[in-house]
Amino acid sequence: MKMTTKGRYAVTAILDVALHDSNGPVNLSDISQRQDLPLTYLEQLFSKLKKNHLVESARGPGGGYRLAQGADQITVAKVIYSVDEPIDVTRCKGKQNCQGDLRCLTHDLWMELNMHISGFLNGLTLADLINRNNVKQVSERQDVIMMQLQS
Amino acid sequence: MKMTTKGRYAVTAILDVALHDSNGPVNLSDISQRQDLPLTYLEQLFSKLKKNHLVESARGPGGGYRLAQGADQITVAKVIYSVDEPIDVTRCKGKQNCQGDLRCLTHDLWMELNMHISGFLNGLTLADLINRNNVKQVSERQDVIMMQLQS
DNA sequence: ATATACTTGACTAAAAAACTAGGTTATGTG
DNA sequence: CACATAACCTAGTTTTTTAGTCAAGTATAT
Repeated sequence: MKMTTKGRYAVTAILDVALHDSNGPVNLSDISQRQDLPLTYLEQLFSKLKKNHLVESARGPGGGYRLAQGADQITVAKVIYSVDEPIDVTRCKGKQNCQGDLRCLTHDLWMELNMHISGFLNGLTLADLINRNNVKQVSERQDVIMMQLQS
Repeated sequence: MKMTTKGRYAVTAILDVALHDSNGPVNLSDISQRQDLPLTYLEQLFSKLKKNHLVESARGPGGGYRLAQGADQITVAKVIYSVDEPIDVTRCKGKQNCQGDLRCLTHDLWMELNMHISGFLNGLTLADLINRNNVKQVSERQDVIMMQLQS
């Protein structure tokens, strides 16, 4: 399956935007510091997130990114799909040509697993995550550390 | 996530054993032909399946592998776990040290996804698969082709 | 003007996955 | 007993993917 650091980073980063964009656009350096992710890598990821209309950007001083849709409209699945190849556990990418030009013995099993995972990730939005206690706690911790670094 | 060809091959191959071991041990060359998987790679996989007591082996002519437990006792999860590292979608392997020595913002999300996938795969046995129509159909097709090749 | 910050695309090092090679050992059969 | 068969074992090698860097831009607020 396609479930890599890239997708994880993207979800973490866009969640960071969702948590902070009430004070205007969030810039990548801040995200990089807060979430401990490489800045240049984030640039790549946000380029894709923007192409997929999940974030919008503002250039220049005070610029950065904000959500292009409501946090309750952006699902975790969309974010992962934006930066990674579609999540897929089959050998044939769903084309049913896993054995010669026919379905292999376990084709349907992997398809089912795909659906299962997608179902879970489709049902989960950034708004859901923001409301979770564990996310709130970690986010507050990170904000405190940022304040200390800047003073 | 750790969901690779290796795990897929292993499930396909052991399912092949489950489907055919009523006529005595199933040898790897046959599996290799029927499922179109590299023989030497299968050897590696079955070595692990045996270590994990999912199959037992018989050497010499007429030898091969058969299930070491009932098909209703062997879950897809067990098979995958046997040949691959544990399925895990977190950055920290569940150790909560994804950011410095603390939990990252999305730690709990990935843990939850882990549970979800494991739950699905734990609830599915080889016996379940054998009873599926799509598996029966593909298996019959494969058997016919094997007969043709041998004649 | 100038500093800030986004944009783009090519490039690379490192790790993991997939697969191969070449043997050794056990065992049923004639 | 010889010999064919098939499991077993240990190292490789090759390929692919991933994660991340670098460099050279462009746009914009102040």
